[in-house]
Amino acid sequence: MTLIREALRDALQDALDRGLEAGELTAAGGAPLPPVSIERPTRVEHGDYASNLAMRLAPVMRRAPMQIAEALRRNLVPPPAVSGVTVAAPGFVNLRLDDAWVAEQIGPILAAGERYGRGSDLDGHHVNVEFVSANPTGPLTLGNARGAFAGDLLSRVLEGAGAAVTREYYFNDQGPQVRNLGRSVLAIVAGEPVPDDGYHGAYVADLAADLPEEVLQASRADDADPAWAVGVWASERIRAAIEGSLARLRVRFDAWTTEGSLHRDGWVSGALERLREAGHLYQAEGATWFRSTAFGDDKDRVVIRSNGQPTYFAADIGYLAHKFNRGFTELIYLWGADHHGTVARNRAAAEALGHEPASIHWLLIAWVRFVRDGREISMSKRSGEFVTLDELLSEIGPDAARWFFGSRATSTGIDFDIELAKRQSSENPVYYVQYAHARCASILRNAGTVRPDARQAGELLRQPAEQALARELLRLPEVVSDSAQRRETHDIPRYGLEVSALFSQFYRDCRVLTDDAPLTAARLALVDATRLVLANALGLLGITAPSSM
RNA sequence: GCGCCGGUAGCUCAGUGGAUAGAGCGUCGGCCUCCGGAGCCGAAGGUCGCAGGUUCGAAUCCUGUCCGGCGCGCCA
Repeated sequence: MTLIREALRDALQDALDRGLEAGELTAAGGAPLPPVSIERPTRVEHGDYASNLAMRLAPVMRRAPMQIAEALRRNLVPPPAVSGVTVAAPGFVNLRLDDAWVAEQIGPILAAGERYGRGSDLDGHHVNVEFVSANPTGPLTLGNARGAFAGDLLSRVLEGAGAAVTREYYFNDQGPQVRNLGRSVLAIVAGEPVPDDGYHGAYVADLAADLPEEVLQASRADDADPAWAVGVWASERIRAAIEGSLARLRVRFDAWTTEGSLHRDGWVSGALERLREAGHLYQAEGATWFRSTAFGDDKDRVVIRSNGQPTYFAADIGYLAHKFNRGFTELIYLWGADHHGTVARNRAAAEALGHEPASIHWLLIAWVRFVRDGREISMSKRSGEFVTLDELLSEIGPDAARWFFGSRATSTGIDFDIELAKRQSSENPVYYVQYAHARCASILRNAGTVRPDARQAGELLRQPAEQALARELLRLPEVVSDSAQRRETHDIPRYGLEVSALFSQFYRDCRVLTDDAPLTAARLALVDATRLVLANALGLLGITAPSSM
């Protein structure tokens, strides 16, 4: 199924071309023409789609928008799906879909099945989406929740638009954090207090209790670095626990990459060598610097410290090379908003390495302020006061949590009151959508041997509620396409609510199971298509679509 | 000081230069003899932080300003 919206756009473009060719429309001085845009009117009486093309053309053509709109309408050859083309002040061209055509789309929707809503905008794209990437020095906290959901939802939507997606988790296994973790565990083993700058959560004591004797021995045998072996063991244990927590969120990763591997496998040194050969590195004050200011950064950045050790940023550069070498056509990073200051240097490095800037996106996930009873909760792992993701899930469940985070744009800071979320979890709008799905399933069950049949839908489904619902079902592919393009997924919950509301109205106004066999079969087809659209929309959010609840 | 992100209904948030700015939750008032009442119908509720500007048209773009968050390391 091609998107009707695109067909209408093409038809309007043709109308414009035809008007120009006939001399009915002329651009003053050959000025460039604006692109044809199609939008959805806010009011139903304005039709199903509208274009502001005439108003955009008015300054270029130096004519009244209404005259241009009339000329467009005269030259428009509307597709069969369109039943009405009207012009409205101050110059809109409004398009109305044909009722029979709308209802006739139920058949193709059902035929597409699980594929309905999926698009081809990103066919052939291989996207790497890196998210969470929390260091394994403690359990995932509420602070990690938003990024985890946002990355997974974005991945699902990109896949819905045709892309192949690799979900990637990057973590640091090199730095002092691992050693610090080891020291904290060792302190508890020795019955001593954990150092002030160590890790204080209850999980550290659990690790100490589980520490195998051989790890402890190996650690004691290493006089130079006694905390290292314990730290490595502990961080691996935590990493496995993180994977388990993510699985409970229904977030799975395809690749886990460590900073250490980037160094060991030569990606960091190789990328730096490429920058050096291209003349982007220089020595100063004993260190090696990358001239990132040549690519728009505020200041140049050190890549090799004066002590010979590469910086964290150097690993970022190696990682860029590593990812592109793996054949990805696009990289997406989901970073906490507190990392926005590092975007410019990474973009500079990508450009210096010769990569197309448009092939990389950094999405900054805005802060979540977690509140309990009006008091903000600290999310610092070292304080030990944080709430873990597992605790959140045990209170409100993955469906409600996914809905909450999936309903908000990633750039918007949000307040999350845990007590409020628990109280509201039973009234979470996600259940409204799931309920509508379950009701559809129930009706289909009650139909017994009567099967959905969309073949006469065009003639039989002409009630306002039937038409409104069927029209909304047609929008799913547009919602998926727009979400993928914007790299924001919060339109999907909104769409799910709208479909559910229209279904409830249909359910109120139109009895499905009646003695009228053809009408029953046609309405069952509409119910089945609604169930399918809700299931597919919920699937894009990673939320279950129950047949009963 | 400079930079980034926010400020829209009581609360939490949508709103891609277009037509009378929306949703969920909350509040108030109605609706259960019928396919699932986790529902339906209605109502109240807005100086879109503020001030200028661009535009036929601004919540949206530009400038300034106020408030909140974050960032400005040879840390990660």
